[in-house]
Amino acid sequence: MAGSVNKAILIGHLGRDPESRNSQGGDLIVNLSLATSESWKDKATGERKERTEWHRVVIFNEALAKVARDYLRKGSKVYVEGALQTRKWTDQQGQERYTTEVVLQRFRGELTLLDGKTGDDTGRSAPRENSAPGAGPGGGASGRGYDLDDEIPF
Amino acid sequence: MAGSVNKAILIGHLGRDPESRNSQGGDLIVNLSLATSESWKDKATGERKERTEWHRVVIFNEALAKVARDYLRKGSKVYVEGALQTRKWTDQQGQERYTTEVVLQRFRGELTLLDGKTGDDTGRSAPRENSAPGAGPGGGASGRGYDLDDEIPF
Amino acid sequence: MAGSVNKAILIGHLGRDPESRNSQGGDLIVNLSLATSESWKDKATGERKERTEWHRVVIFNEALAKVARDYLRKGSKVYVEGALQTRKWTDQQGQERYTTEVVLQRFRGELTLLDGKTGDDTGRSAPRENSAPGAGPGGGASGRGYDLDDEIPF
Amino acid sequence: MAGSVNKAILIGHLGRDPESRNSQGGDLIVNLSLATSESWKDKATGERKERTEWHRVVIFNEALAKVARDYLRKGSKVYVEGALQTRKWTDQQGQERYTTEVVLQRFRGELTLLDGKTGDDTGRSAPRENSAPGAGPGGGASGRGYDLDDEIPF
DNA sequence: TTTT
DNA sequence: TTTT
Repeated sequence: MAGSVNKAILIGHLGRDPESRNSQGGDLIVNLSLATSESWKDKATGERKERTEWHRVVIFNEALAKVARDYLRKGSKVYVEGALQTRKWTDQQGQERYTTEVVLQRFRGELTLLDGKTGDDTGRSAPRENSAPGAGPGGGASGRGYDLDDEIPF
Repeated sequence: MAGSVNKAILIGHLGRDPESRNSQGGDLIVNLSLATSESWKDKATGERKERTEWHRVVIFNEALAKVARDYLRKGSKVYVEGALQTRKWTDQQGQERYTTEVVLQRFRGELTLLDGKTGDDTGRSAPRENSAPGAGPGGGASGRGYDLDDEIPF
Repeated sequence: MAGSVNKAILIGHLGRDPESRNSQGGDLIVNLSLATSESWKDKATGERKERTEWHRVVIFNEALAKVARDYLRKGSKVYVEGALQTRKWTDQQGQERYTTEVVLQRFRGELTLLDGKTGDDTGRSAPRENSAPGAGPGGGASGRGYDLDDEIPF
Repeated sequence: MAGSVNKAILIGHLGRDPESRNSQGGDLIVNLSLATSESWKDKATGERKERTEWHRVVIFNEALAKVARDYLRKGSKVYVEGALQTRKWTDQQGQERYTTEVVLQRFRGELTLLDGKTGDDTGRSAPRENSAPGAGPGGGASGRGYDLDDEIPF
């Protein structure tokens, strides 16, 4: 038995372009840096205040990783649903460190684009089309190796 | 503008009794250590595997902090809803560290007890009744300083 | 004890302008008609299909009702969080009917505007400024009777 | 593009045993009747009040439908996550009616048992073991046609 | 450190 | 590092 639920639901903007890499097994993994912010008026001073929270999002879900890589960029507004996971690592001083991430595992999680600001736009970020390693002149839609109609959930 | 959402939804068990303290302003703050777990069968080896994730929960919401202090204990099963917040601190070596917590701010968040295992039970943990600092022999319900009917959401 | 959770989370677009009314006690109540849609490719025919779901949202939460009345209009994209509630009513034939709504009760629920398409825009819908019943020529911001800085969460 | 989210999250108790049937295509479909309740103290009268809300849950997700059929019964406490869907039907007077349900589609939704009150217990409800239509003396675990270790997520 |  |  587990009877557990572990779910994070975020809506925010990407602070930079998605970062893609491949696992040792060759699977695509995409990292997002996502900002959420809340603002309020300080009761004491009357000042308007804002707090921005930064979230690390890691996408192992294959279909959603492709969407993120190809259609998101710096500034994109997204809905993300995943699980909280705290990862232990060792820093350069040999000290144990912990990092908490929102993880979209295989066949799990959700990712939905909430604005039209995608990697296909002419924008301040490089287009996502050629961002896949090894995508040469013969690239493009058919070079992706998958059918857009199947893969894009938005 | 914000247009942001920052929400964590957890169902799990407390790994130890809630820890209560007071802010400099005298407000009650309660910390929970909450475990969620998922299990699956390894495709390759056929082994049953389990991964437990530990979450730090911090309750600033006054009514919910009292509920947590008085009615939860080690082993309690709870539903928790809060916001993700990453806090920076400095360790003893003077190094910057980060800790991510699920925070229930004033008037925000939710906490619901999902089993009957509360601090009022005769259990392996000390009853919650006397856990408030300074609660002497004359303590008990009326010593709480609040009306149970008003405060307990479950 | 209850140990219950009843929560609906929706992101979609308004099918028409918000509808405002007042309760017998004078409280503002706002109704939204919200569409969510999902699309997929039919495995058999290869056709692209889409299903739109319409949700009735009822806002009793005072601050959020004002936001909805003043800042949303037909086409606005919103995040809504409320509770499911099924209401019984009697139709003109004297038959019992049931309607399920997503309800934001007093001090409960969430509403976040996800695009810039508000009632202040020059758009196809009438501006929200003067939509409050009885708002005359002397209306406007100060006529609202509340401080925008306090009330608007986005 | 859709950019939609349609999600209901419920924790409550079953009002009766799950009801199983098969689609024309032979797929298992399970219906649950789920109660959530909230209680509060009436400010005016001081009375304690409670409101129970009943939800119709329909499970098309194959693995979760089997879990529901075999492990849930009247009184079981469950976490359910699905999408809101309103279905039109015609009553015996030929009148159009609408019913809103929480639907767990194929490969979608979540279902988690939150207590130990399952169909395997000796309880007031008939055990789920033999509830599948046509399950004869040769039934039981192996007769289920699936591996418990694979199917049961809790 | 929980739970099954 | 985002967004308003």
